[in-house]
Formats: sequence, C-alpha cells, structure tokens
Amino acid sequence: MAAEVARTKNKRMPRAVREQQMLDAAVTTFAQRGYGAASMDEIAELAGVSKPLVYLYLHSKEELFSSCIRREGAALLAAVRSAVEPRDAPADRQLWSGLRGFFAHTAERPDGWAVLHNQARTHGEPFAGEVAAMRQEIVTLVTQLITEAVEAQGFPRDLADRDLAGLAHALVGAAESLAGWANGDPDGEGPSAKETAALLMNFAWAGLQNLMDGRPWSPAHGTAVKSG
Amino acid sequence: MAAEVARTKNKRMPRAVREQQMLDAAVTTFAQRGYGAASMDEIAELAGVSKPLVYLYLHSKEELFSSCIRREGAALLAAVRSAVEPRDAPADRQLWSGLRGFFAHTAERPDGWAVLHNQARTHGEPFAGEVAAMRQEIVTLVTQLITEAVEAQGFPRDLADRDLAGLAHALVGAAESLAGWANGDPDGEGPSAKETAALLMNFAWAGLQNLMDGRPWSPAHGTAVKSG
Amino acid sequence: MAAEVARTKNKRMPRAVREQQMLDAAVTTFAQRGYGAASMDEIAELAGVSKPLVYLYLHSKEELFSSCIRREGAALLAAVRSAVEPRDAPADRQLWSGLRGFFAHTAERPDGWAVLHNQARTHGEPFAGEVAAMRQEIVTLVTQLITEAVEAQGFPRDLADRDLAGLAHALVGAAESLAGWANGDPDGEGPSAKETAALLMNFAWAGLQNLMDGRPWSPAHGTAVKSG
Amino acid sequence: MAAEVARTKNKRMPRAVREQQMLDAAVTTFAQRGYGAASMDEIAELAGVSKPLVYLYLHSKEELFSSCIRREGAALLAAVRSAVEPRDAPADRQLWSGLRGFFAHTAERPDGWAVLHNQARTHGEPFAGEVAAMRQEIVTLVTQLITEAVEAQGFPRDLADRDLAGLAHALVGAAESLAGWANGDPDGEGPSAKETAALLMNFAWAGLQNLMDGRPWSPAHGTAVKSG
DNA sequence: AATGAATGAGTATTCATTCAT
DNA sequence: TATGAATGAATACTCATTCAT
Repeated sequence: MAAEVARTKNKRMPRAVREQQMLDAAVTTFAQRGYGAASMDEIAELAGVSKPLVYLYLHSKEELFSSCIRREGAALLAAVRSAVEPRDAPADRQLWSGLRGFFAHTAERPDGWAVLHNQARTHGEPFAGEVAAMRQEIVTLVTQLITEAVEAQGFPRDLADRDLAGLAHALVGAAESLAGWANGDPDGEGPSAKETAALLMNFAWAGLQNLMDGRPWSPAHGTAVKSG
Repeated sequence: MAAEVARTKNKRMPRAVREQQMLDAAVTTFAQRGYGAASMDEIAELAGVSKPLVYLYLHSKEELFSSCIRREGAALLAAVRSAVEPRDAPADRQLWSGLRGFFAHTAERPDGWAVLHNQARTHGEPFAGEVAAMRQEIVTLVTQLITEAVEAQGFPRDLADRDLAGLAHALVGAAESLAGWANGDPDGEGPSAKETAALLMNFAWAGLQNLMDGRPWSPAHGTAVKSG
Repeated sequence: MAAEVARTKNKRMPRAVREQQMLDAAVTTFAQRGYGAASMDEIAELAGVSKPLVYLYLHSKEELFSSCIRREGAALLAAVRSAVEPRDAPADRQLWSGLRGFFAHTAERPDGWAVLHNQARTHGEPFAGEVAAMRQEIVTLVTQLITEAVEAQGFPRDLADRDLAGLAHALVGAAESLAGWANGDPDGEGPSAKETAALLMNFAWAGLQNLMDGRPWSPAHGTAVKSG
Repeated sequence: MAAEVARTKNKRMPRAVREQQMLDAAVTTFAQRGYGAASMDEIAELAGVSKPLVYLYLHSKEELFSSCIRREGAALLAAVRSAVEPRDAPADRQLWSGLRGFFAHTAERPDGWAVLHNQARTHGEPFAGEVAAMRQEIVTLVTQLITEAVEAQGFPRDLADRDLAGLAHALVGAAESLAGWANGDPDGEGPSAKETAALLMNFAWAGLQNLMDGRPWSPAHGTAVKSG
C-alpha cells in the first residue's frame, strides 16, 4: 500500500502542484493538532517533501497557516455562493439553498472547516482577522437575504437594522453549531446536509415570519400566537 | 520603599487565595495569548509569584489550563442555572431568564468566556472533552425546556427527539454567536444582555411556536403562515 | 585533571560569576572560530553550563557578542589608561608608557584582542560601531598627546589638526599591526612589550620631532636632514 | 517586453566573462555582509545567474571566497608594484610612490580592500593564510626598501634585522589604518591618496632618518635631537 | 551554457519543568 | 510558604549543495 505513496512521492513536480499538496497536509495537521502543536516537520513529512521546500514555497509557519485559512475560506465562500439559488428566487429558497451548500461543504471538508472555525479564530491577530472578514461576508449575505424578505413583506414593524444584523449573527452561529453537531458523531450516521438545513430553516424562517407579521415574542406574554 | 510592594507581593498567603490569583492570571493570559503562546513565565509574573510556586499548586500547564476550564465552566453553569426562573414557570420564561443570565455572565467575564469558547475547544483531548461536557449540560438543559414546551402544547406533529436536540444545538450556537457579537465592539455600547436575550427569543421561540403548531417551513412552499 | 573541572562544574553559582564564565568561554570561542562559525552549543559547553542558561543571562548571540566586545574593550581601555604616566609627565613618556600598557595587555589577553581587532569590526553594524567608538577613544587620547607635544615645542609650522589626527591614526594602526606581529609567532619568543613599544617610539617619536622642527619629508628632496 | 531584460540577463556568455561577473558580485556581497552572512543565493542573484551556475564555475563557497581573495590580492599587489618607481630611484621615492599606489587602489576598490582587510583575516584557516601571504609580500617589499636605505647610509648602529622587519610591519599597519581613515568618511571629501601618502612619509621616513643617524628615541631622555 | 526542483545537516531560540535552599 | 539557579527536549528556520533536464 505504501507503494502507491512511494510512486507519487519524491517526484519532481511543478511548484503549483506541490504547493497544493503542502496546503492539504497543513490543513489536516493544523485541524488535528492545532496551530501550536502542529510542527513543520510533521507537515512536511505528511506532504511527502522536505522541510526546506515548505519554507521555500510557503515562507513561514504563519504564512502557511494564513494560506490555509485563505484557501479554505475562499473554498467555503465559493461553495455557499455557488449553492444559493439565483437572486430572483424567493428569499427563503435562497437562504435554504445556501444553507445546504454550507452544510454540504463543511461535511465534505471537515478539516478545512475545523481550521476556519476552531483554529483560526483562536490564534492572534493575523489570523483571527482574516477569518472574521470571511465570516462577515457570510453574515452580510444573510443579512441581505433577511432584509429582502422583510421588505418583500411590506413594512417591518419593529425591526431596526441592528436587529436584522443580530438575527443574521444568530442564524450564522446556529448554522456553525449545527455543522459541528451534524458531523460530530464520528462514524455515526449524522443527519444529511439537507435535513440539517431544513431543521435550521424551520427554526429560523418560521420565527422570522412571526416577527415580520408583527407578532414578536415578549417577556410579558410570550408569542401572542393563540391570541391572534 | 519596597515595603509597599513587599506587603502586597511577597507576602505569605494561604494556599486557597494564591491559587485563585494564579487562576485569575492564567485565565487572562490564556484568553489573550492562547494556550500555546501563553508561557508559564508570564502567568507566574502576572500572578506575582515565582514559577515553582505555580507548579507546586497547579502541577503542570495542562492541569492549570484544566483548572481554568473547570472554574470558568462551573461559574458559567452556575450563573445560568441560578438565573433561570423556577421550574414551575412557563418554559419560555425559563429560557428567557436563562439566556439573560448567559449573556450577562459572558459580558461580565469575557476572558473566562474566551477560554471556554475559543481556547478550550481548540486544543487536543483533555480540554475539548471537558468543555464539550459542560456545553452538553447546557444543551441538555435547553432540550428539556424545549421538550417541556412542546409537550405542554399537546402532540408534537413531526418533532423527533433528534430534531429537538438539533434545535437546542442551534439555539445554543446562536446564543454563543450573539455573545461574541454583543461584546464584540470593544468599548462601544453593545446591546445589553436583556436586549440580546430578547432578540434571540424572538428568533427562537416564535419559530418554535410555528413548529409546534404543525406549520413547519418546507422547501416547497415556505411557511404556510398565510394559508392557515 | 578533569576532576578539577568537575568539581567546579554544575555547581550552583551566583549569577554574576556564571556570567563571567560564560563571557570567558564566548571570548575564547569567538576568537578562535569567528562570530559566524561559533555555535552557542560550543560556548555553553565550554562554559560548563546548559544553553538555556546562556540565553537566560545573555539573551542572544548578538547580545552575547556585544557583551564580549564591551567587556574586552573596557578592559583594554582601562589597561592603557592606567598605564600612561601622569599628565604632568612629558608627552613622550606618556605615550611610551601607554604603548607598553597596550602591548602588555594584548599579549596577555590575545583572545580578547582578537575579538576586538579581528571579529568585531567584521560583522555588521551593532558591533563595528561599538568597537569603532572604543578605538576612537584611543585615537583621541593619542591625538591629545601628540598635540600637547607639538604645542610644547612652540609654533607648529605646517601641522593642521587633520594632520595630527592622521598621525594619530597612523600610530594606532602601527601599534595594532605590531601587536599582531609581536604575538604572532605562536610559541616562539616574540619581542617583549617593552621592546615593541621602544621600536614604535623610535619610529614615531623621532619622526614627530623632525616634523615639529619644520623639517618634513617632501617628495622633492626627502628629509632635508643633512642640509640643515 | 521582457526582451530587453532577456537580452542582458539570460544571455549565453563565455565562461570567463560570467566568472568575472560572479566574482564581482561575490566581492561586493562579502564586503557588505561578511563571509558568514553572505548567502550564495544573494550572490547568484546579484550576478544575474542561477545558483547551480555559480557552483559549476566556482565549486563552493570556500573556493569562491578564495577566488575573491586571490583576485583582489593580486590586483592590489600589481597596483602597488606597478606604482613603485624603478629600482634605481632613491629608496624614499620608491616607498613614496608605492604608498601612493596603495592608497589610490584601496580608494578605488573599497569592497576589494574590505574583503582582504576585514573579512579574509577573520575567517578560519584557508583564508587567513592566503591573505597573510599576500600581506607578507608587501611587508617584504617594504623591508627591502628600508634595508636598502639604511645600507645606503653606511653602518646601521643598532638596527638588527628584526628591528627592520618590525619597522616594516609598523609602516604597513599604519598604511592600512590610514586607508580606512582616508576612505572612512563616506561621501565626504577625505584626503587624496597623495596627501595621505605624504602624511605617512613624514611620519615614517623622518623617523627612519633619525634612527639611521644613530639618534634613537630612548625612554631615558627622548630623542636627543636638541643635544646633537 | 543554464536552471527549476529538491534536500541533509545544522543553528538559534524557547519552554515546561525541577532541584537545592 | 516561597524562590534563584539550572536544564532536557523540542521547534522554526536557513544554507550550502546537488539532481534532472
């Protein structure tokens, strides 16, 4: 079985290819060990190259980590963007399709997701910023969808911009949490991306509807759904 | 002249007090630097003691980190538990009060929250497990509340246990995300714990109502709210 | 014989003592290997301590090298200063005694002299500057002596300040060269400090006299010593 | 568009030319960075060729450095030799013209001089030896001149061979020191080669005269110039 | 004649951890 | 209770050098 590996190893390869191999190895290693505990030695070995080559192409541990973040962040963003249905579809369809894209992608590349979600935010400023920017792009996307939906509904009663942003944050947080939950049970059959997306849509969209209809929950009497 | 200092610094103190000082310093340092980048030197200095004393009391960096997690986890759990209204209150009141407690606590102890939320999950197995267990306790609490509410409503139509657990996960994830959002703008006036809790209740509870009423969102036609 | 060493090794010692041991080892190593080729491992081993201790006290290879330069530079300067006869002695006696001090010191501490003369000037800016400053102090001292002598003589004919500085530079350069020459033949009997100083005085002072007497050498007719 | 560059850069060139380009680059780099800190990468880049070509022609860093030393040493020696006036001129004219050649050459090729004077002596045995040999050639040349002058004078009173060698060493050291001094002020107007040579001749030759006349300086009574 | 791809062997530096007091 | 002195074990990073083309 190591023959397979041996045959692909140590061969001269164009720089671009080697770089991707290194990034693959780095993402895996960072995801499993964490930034601090991951050693360049281990990454190089997993990539099947010598350490100096890693430095020649990726320059430093920090830059390597940044490259991972950027690659995985861009991939996630692209996956979500390409999954959302066209702009003229109803907002709920757009959100729903985007969520499916999100859950499918995170399920498919758990290490990439782990780097973005667990590792990058944790470690000092070069990284937290990059991942925060990427996350903000998603939050903004969601905010737009929600706002659109609200506006399509006529007058929003009590929904300030800040509230919409807050809702988007809540939704994104819920999605992140569910991504961990759905993929969490290691080998077990977790729910599919479709199911998870439906679960969250139920939670989110239905709630939004009430909000838009001017029936918010209030500490005084709960949602006045029965009294309507 | 150094007497001032000596009195507050080198003074002999009972073990319990010293330990708390060390844990305070450790939480601050871990939160700001991350587990890997935090050095025992820095922690000892911030605690105002020598390194051997830290080892004498807390034994190792890992144990020190674990102690931080446990202390902060217990404090958070206690804060939430003591905040929820008594068991005979309506489920939405219980959830709402628990959320207020959660947001208030995370706002009050941002470093502790950072250690739990950002650091602990990131670093290999001793820690991720401890914090996951603690988180699970909260998820379970929320699941109970939701289940209670659903059952109080009569027959749940399509809500399997797994769905309820999923909803609880989504809710907790949303809360975590909002905690970061609310405290995020550094010195700026973020929303109060009360406002954030209300925002999330609006989002969550209203959605739950629809679900319980058997009006789930579906990809085919959105929430049938108008058609009811 | 290694017993001697073993008995003094690995013992707990006050910081100040250890630092001097480390500097001794560093001076020897830098002198023999050069800055680049000297390894911290070797220095630590020669000093009889572990590498971390070297870093704890001297902070980095650069700082360690700087410390060597400063210690050896200060020692040389002190040796010269304490050797020159009092300010009310004739200038030639002062110069002569200073030279004796210089040659004696460089003979006694060849490694220190090698660090200052060979290594420090060679390696980039932190170091070259420090040693240049120290050398300038000596040049200035010599310039003063020469100037004094000239002024004691009445009016200097053609000796501008720049010329005096140049003469001082020449003298110092000659002394440096002779220091290498005198100590150069390894185990052989080189000339004593006294002899070397006398040689240079013959060269320098006699020339100076002619200059002061207004009988400079000129390309046209050599020194007009016979024609006087 | 890149044609311009390609024509001057990647162009095939005869080996001899390429070698000189590489040596030029190496001399510059060694002079500025020092042997240790100079990297083959930097040298190759400055020479406008790839690293393997440097190795193909110059074989190793050590050999490259040696080649620099030899080329620059030979150039200096040639410059001095071609500058000295013919053997039948008076010794002082010969010395004077040689010094002019020396100062002119070092001013013209400061990097080459830096490699010889600062770098080569500093680094272990292959190099120190080569440069010492070259220096010795100059010292010998000077010794001959001095000896000639002394013998032309009739009987030297107290001048042993060793003294003559010492004087030559002093003179050469003084010249080296003055070379640094004269070229030292970066862009400022340092003294010309002619002026510097005159300064040193004044210092050296005049002193020599006194010596030859049997009027050495002595610690007891200074130069007996007045008492004559 | 010339180079892109690749590495073995090292080096400075740091850190958690312990001993002797 | 408390600390100054000391280290084993790692790790990021670099460099001279070579191979295959």
